[in-house]
Amino acid sequence: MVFPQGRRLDKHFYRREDVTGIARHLLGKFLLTQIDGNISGGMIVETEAYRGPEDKACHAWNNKKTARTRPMFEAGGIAYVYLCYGIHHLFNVVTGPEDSPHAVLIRAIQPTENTEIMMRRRKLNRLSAKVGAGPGILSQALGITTDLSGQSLLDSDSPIWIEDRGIHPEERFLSETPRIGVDYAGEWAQKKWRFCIKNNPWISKPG
DNA sequence: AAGAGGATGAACT
DNA sequence: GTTCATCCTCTTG
Repeated sequence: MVFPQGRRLDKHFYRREDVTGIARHLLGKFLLTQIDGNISGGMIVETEAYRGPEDKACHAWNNKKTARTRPMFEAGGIAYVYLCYGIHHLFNVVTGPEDSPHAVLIRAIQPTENTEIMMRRRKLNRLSAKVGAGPGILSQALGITTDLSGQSLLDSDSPIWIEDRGIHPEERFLSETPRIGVDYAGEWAQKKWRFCIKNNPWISKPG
């Protein structure tokens, strides 16, 4: 399948307050990186919304501002990347206006662009869901590390960005389930803020 | 200065 | 289903 070159999402997309809406609308968009001249990436098929100070599962819960979480408090349209379990680099899109620390975790992509280089980064010799189904492994496939935390997704020379290529999945093809790995967050763990393209084989877990 | 815990993934059985 | 690799960040003292 060949997709036309898309339109890079602009600040108006990211800076709305409605982080769950943004998380939905990111499904079907294309996450791309350009590293050493090589563009690679794929279609976003799974996301999670994290809603600012009131959401106990969010790193910015209670307006906790530290060196790590600082990018979340900036205006939307930048990356928030952090290290999880000492191993995994997890990529989030910061959304909302300045001082409204919402973010969307990208949990899975369907690889489309330069799949060979992503397979190489993942040390795989066949194209499969092991390339991009999971927040840690998609970062590895795309070459995303914490060095990119705070990086703008908007600048025309940015090494990481998200494109609209004209794919807009209908509501009835989307599923809403609880977020993964946030059991500690009490009632907030039950919010159905994980969004997937239904029955998509490239997502990290059924749902 | 030290210790606990974490928005995971892989390799097992 | 289980275990565990691995290390940064934050809190406490």
